[in-house]
Amino acid sequence: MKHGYHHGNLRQALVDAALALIAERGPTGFTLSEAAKRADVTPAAVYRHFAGRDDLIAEVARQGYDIFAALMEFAYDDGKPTALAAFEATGRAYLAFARKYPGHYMAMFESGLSFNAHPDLALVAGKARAVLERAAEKLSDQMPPDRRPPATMFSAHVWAMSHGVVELYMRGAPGAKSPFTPEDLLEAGIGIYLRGLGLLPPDC
Amino acid sequence: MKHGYHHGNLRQALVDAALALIAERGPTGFTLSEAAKRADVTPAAVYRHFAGRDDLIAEVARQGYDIFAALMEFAYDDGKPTALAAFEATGRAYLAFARKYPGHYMAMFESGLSFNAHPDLALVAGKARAVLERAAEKLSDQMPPDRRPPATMFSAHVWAMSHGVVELYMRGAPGAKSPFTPEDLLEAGIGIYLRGLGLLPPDC
DNA sequence: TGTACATCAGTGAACGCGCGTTCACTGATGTAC
DNA sequence: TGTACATCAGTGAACGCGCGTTCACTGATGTAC
Repeated sequence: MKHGYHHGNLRQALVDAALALIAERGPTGFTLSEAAKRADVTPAAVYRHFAGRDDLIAEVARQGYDIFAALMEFAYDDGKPTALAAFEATGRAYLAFARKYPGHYMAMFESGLSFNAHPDLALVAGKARAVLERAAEKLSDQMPPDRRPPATMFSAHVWAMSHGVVELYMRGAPGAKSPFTPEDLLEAGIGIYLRGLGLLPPDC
Repeated sequence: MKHGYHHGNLRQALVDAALALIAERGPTGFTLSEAAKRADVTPAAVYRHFAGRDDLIAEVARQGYDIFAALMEFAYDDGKPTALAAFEATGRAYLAFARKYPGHYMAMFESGLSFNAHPDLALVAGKARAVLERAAEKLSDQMPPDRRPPATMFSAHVWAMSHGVVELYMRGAPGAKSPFTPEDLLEAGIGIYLRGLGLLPPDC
């Protein structure tokens, strides 16, 4: 296992260490030095693989967006079996991602790193967003064209509610304790919302 | 203006400096030393008024919850003119608060400070939450009792969507650019949601 | 297979910095007489 | 009104710490002959 002097795959080991640290302490509590320590390596060694602290966080976020986009794509499954069911599946997938990959999630949405400074990040993030908007678009086709809201808008609504549920109810968050699991909360919320769009029967 | 050796109201001046700093750099980018510098005072002077860094942030959050609760109370206006209109007003007030008091908002929801360590904070936060839940409860009375969701649940839905809109669309946030203002986005989202609950006519 | 050598991943010491916190102090303020 | 004194808000120097980053180096690895 020990490769001795050379590590073998230090780059990914550093990313993994960063992930664990970010999940534990948040993106700003993360330090390059401690990530290095966890990978059994001198802080200076990090600079063989990354331009610096920010670059390491950015790589974590980049990998996060990759996983996120893939997960969403998989959950959406090209709109099968129905546009509606597929849309709801992306909602569940969002929460599942936040739960399973907290380090990635925080690096992506809570690290405050600039998309201007990391154009590659903007690219892969856009790809992820595109999946959600495609799902919304397809669902939007089922509504009477005269009164349906723009697909980007209700994609934004669902994303906002999902993110809000993660931040307020999935973390041990301030003052927003709730007797419901985040999963139930989001599922019910999206259900009510879709009913409001006339995509679900008014009873059920 | 200059009181010379004695400051006059250093305690609040420190809170104000902290507010500005937190709004600029986030709660974790905030430092006690710089807050002191902005109040034209030695870092050591802070300890005459606060137990330390955390205590200062907690005070900022506490004042935030006070303002927040008052604003919500005012917007709700005891359910006038109608339970529905009052409920929608609290949604708008939420966003207005986040926009007008970004430092408070971040200290409250993004600083990650523990409610166990600051029981007084939990108290005042609970008071704020209670306003929203009361509004939801009153609205809930208008629904057929057999199929209405618990009031705490749809209060949570609206809170989650509001928070999500703030985090994703009101800050310069990652990958979630949108052609709509946060205000329009939230207003439309809550509207659709309430329609889903049968509280608004299906057209309009 | 064995030797010489280039590559380059990781070392270890050092740097300057700003942080939160402590401490003995000082001097402005306000009160008692 | 004037003087003596207690209070206590703020000073300034110092602390130990961990941070991100740099640098000359070393020694393991892999290739050429």
